[in-house]
Amino acid sequence: MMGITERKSREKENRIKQIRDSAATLFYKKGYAATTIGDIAALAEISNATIYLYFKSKDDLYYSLVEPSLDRLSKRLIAIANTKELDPESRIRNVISATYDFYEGDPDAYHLVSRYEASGFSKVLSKDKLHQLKELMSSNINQLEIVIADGIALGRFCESNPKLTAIIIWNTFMGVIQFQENRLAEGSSDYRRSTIDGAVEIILQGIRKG
Amino acid sequence: MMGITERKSREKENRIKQIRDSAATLFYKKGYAATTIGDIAALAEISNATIYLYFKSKDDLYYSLVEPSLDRLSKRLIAIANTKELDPESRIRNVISATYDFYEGDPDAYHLVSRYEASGFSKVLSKDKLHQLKELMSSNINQLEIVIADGIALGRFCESNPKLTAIIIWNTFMGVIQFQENRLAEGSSDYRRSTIDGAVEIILQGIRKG
Amino acid sequence: MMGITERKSREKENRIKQIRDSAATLFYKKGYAATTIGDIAALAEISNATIYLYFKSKDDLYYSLVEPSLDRLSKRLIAIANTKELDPESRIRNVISATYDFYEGDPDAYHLVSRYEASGFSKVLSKDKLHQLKELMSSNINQLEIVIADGIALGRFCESNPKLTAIIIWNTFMGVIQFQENRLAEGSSDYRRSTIDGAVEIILQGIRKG
Amino acid sequence: MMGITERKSREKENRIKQIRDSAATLFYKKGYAATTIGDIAALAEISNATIYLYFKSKDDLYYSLVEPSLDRLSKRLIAIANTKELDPESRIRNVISATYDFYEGDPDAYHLVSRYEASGFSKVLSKDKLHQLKELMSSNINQLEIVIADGIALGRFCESNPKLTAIIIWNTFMGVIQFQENRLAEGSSDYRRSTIDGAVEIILQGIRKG
DNA sequence: CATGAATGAGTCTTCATTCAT
DNA sequence: TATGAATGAAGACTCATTCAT
Repeated sequence: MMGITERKSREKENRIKQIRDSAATLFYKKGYAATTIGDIAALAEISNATIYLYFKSKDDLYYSLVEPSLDRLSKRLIAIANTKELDPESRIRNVISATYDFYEGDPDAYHLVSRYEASGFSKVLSKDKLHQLKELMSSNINQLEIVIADGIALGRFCESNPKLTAIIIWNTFMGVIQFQENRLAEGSSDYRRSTIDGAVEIILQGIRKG
Repeated sequence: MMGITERKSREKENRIKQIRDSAATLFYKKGYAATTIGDIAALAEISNATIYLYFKSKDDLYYSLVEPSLDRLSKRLIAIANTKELDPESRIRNVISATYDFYEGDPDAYHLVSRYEASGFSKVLSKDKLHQLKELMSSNINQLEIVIADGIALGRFCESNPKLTAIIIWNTFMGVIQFQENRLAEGSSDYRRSTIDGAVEIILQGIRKG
Repeated sequence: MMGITERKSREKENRIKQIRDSAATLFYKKGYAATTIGDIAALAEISNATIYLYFKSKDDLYYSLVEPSLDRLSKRLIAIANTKELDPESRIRNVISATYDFYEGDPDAYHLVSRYEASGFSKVLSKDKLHQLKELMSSNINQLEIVIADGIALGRFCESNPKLTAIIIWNTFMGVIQFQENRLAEGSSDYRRSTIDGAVEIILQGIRKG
Repeated sequence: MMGITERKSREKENRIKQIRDSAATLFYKKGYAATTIGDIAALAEISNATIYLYFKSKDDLYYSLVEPSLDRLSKRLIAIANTKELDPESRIRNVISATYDFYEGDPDAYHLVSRYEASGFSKVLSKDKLHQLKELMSSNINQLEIVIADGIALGRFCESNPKLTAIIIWNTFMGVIQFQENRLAEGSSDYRRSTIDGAVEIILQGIRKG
């Protein structure tokens, strides 16, 4: 009895996922403006109109992709930052690991997120949505900052501006991914994980006390 | 007497500069696809058609902005990297200084350049132009790499992958700028230069030997 | 029940026909370059964009008009030319009759076809399409040539270059139509068919043996 | 003293001729709509604006080409038609010869003229100019008609509609030129003159009495 | 629920024409 | 006289979005 409603519901979920996956792939590959609703519909193997059954607009679809991805990552990082029982260096490595896992598990989502600030779509989203995204985005860096501040308080890291160090680490991560992806695309082996790890060690070395 | 030709020529230069400035501003603020020729013309206070007097296409205009800026920066960095008589740390600081000067002197150009890898405009430029841009872009990181390798060879820096360190520094620069610009936009004081310097010191600390 | 799909299909066919008819009329009246997509859309009472639902480009629309018309006429003429059991004079008259019927049944298509060589649209169509059209076009004259050659072989027509005679007949046809249409437009009676017939008789007289 | 004015005047004439020649070439090769003022200016090696010193508009330039060419040909044909002392067949051959000479001497002018009716530029010229052109155009056929009527009156040609016969001859001429030009363009030898002559003979044979 | 079809509002680009020099 | 520069108006084509079925 309930089965039909259930199945319908499941199918609906699938349909939505299908759209989002296609959209994420394309937004990442071609950018917001260069991706058309038609492209997304084609990739999802549905009609243009169907997208509008589930999303109010192209805008809305975009936001619906970035927001939960960013949210998911944020929650993970918050959890890690709060494992106060671990030593700060390990927690930093864990933050990086989690971010890398997030990236590996859903590269499109990662790119959407990582790129968000860089893309000029502040013109494209409503003030509200934009603000919300900025909050989430900065939360990630904040978690790093918390761990570093802890490290300084514990005397493990040199005195320094923890926010600055957080920014350095965060941007290094994004930069390395970008760079190594480029090389990967040009046929090189996959050094993404190992380079990330190396970079973190250099920075830890730079802030470690003694 | 010769004045007329001269003035004409100067006016033409001005007109071109006017267009390029408007274009740079808008491409930076809204991205390539979201910027229309009409927007640019309006900002430059000329007609759409006039743009086509000086640039073959929107594409061409875009490229004409990115390429020489990047070229200029590249040349500066190459010069700095080759002042072998200076100690490596100073040379790294000089590279950063030069990049910062470039940024400060022409923020639009900088953003166009810095964003190049992040933007999806591999779909937008011809293979040729794209390749050329990639070359120039990677040259900048290469200069840093050279200095770092020198430092390692001289025993000043720890053994490490110089390319990796270069990437870290480069991305840190871009990240810090981005971050501090956001804060600036939200009303904070201007900590751009000082944060950059702080970040460089952390990294130098991280790679310095002994 | 099945009716819906059927009706939809019919409506779609109609829409396409609507567009083609409007296009044919305008291309004939004003020529390719002077006819705008907007003109066609207006005449068909649809939006510009709708045309692009059914045709890839203005080019494509033009070609889609000329090609099948020419093809249709070609096939008819080939059939007539091959009724070897008929005497050559009758076959020539039949070719002319068929061409006239074609003209009468779809004057726009005829004009598109007849004008093809004269119009400068070799600059407008792709090499491929242009070649195909030239083939079809020359096929028509070839059919006449075949019949004339038969007539010469059978001793009914004077020795002469059959291709030349074919050209004479073909161009006479087109010229007479053009001329009589002009007069018609100026209010004269309709002498198209009768003049055509008269002209053919003169030419037959000119090539007939004995 | 007068020399300067004279030279100026001569230069002006040259300039105008230069423009007209370029225009004629291009209008013929690419058609009215597809030929731009810029094309013409480039070929004439002057600036766009200069054209407007001598011609009110593109339209005007076009007309200024067609009209005098057609006029020139008309006058010649009128003269020939009135050499009543010659026998009709010779006069017909002379008309054809004169038309061929005209064609050979200035192919661009010929094409402009021959194509006039076929081109869709009734939409492009003013009623007045259009009417004038039509008059001139039909005058040419009228001259042929006069000769043919003379031939019939003299008992040399069969009873028939002289206008019809004139049309046949006229269109045959244009058709043969077109056809042989196509072949020429494809690398064949030049059979233009000989084919014309052959065609005329066939037609004369068709209308000759006895 | 799903979609084929339609379109209004743009986008880039071209061109005939004008005008200050 | 000649022209370099500028532009309004238009043209082909695209796309997010709606709606009847």
